[in-house]
Amino acid sequence: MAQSDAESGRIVIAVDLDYFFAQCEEIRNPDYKSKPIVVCVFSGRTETSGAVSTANYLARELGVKSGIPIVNAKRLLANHPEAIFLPVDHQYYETVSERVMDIVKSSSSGSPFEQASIDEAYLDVSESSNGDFERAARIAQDLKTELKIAEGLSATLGVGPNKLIAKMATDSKKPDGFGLVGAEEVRNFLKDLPVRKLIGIGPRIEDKMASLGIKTIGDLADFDAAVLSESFGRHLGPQLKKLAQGRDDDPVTARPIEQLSRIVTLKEDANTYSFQDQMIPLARDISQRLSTLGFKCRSVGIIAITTGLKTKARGVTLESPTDSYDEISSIASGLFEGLFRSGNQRIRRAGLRVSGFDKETREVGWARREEERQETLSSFFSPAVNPKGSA
DNA sequence: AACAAGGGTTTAG
DNA sequence: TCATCTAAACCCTTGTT
Repeated sequence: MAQSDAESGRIVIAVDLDYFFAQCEEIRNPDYKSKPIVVCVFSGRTETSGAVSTANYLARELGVKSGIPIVNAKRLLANHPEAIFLPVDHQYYETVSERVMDIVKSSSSGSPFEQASIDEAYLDVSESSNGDFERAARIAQDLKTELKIAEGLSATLGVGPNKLIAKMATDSKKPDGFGLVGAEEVRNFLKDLPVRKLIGIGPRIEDKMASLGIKTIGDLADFDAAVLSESFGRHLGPQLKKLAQGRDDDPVTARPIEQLSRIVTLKEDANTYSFQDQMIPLARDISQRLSTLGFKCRSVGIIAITTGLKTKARGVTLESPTDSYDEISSIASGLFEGLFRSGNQRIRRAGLRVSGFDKETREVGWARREEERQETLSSFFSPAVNPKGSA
């Protein structure tokens, strides 16, 4: 890249609501604040089947964390009869999130804003802070206070020269914290952290890194680029090294939605498409979301998780984009039939996915780009350019 | 050569 | 043993232009 973070001098604020779903439950019922709260996704197979979505810090201190089986969480809290297990109420969290995001947006009006998830957002305050980290810190602190006053929610805010560092600054100060890492401090901030703390490195990559002798982010920042490309791919290898150096030019900007999906755990494992009825609400929901967004999709796919928890996917690209429930349903049913015909599959979870969105308003532009692409290609292969052809 | 499409993996929250 | 749901980025392979 032509410009480094230091040269471009950005200042980014990361906003991360603390234990969001569980905190939403606490503000709805303040009695919960003194108890371990576990927000669960019940799959409906048995009384306790499913996983923990989020837990408050009282529960976390007792070992309950995101992703663990609900049964295990119950075991961990067996000696805590005051513990509360609640089903996720996505609707409610969404309404709280909308109000929060409005506050975040207006906290530095005019600044580029990006909602990164239901409970995370970024602000690029380079302009509004006049390039001054002190002023940025004040904007962030004021916002933190306002979220507390207006919504009763605690959040952790981070200030940094880019999204990566701002985000990692919050990670180091959770919950109810504030972190600031200036451009000159980035190297020291990162260098001794375990490589697993770098955003984008999960357990798999951590293992591979360990086998290369990479333990800290500093190790990764100095590691041989060619070996990294070889081990992690031509895109990911260089990307990870760059992130380890604290360099991130990803802009703070609204992201277009690229795909929509819904998946459910089946009432019983299936080896035929006998669960059609369970796909109806999913197709209805997806079709409805498409039309709400004004989107039509060019790709329709199915996702299946086998009893061995392997993912299987099948999909097709359509001649003309659709948002129709009937069309999505019938394509999905054909894909499921094909999946079961292709081999003996025992499926635990099944779902639908759509992608390849063309907003109607963008269809003309897309068609024109498509034409241009074809012209470019045909000229590439034309006799004048093709050495063999011109011979 | 560049890109699209299909299917799988990894990560995150 | 038990293992949710949504979405993005990336990987690899194969086919098309």
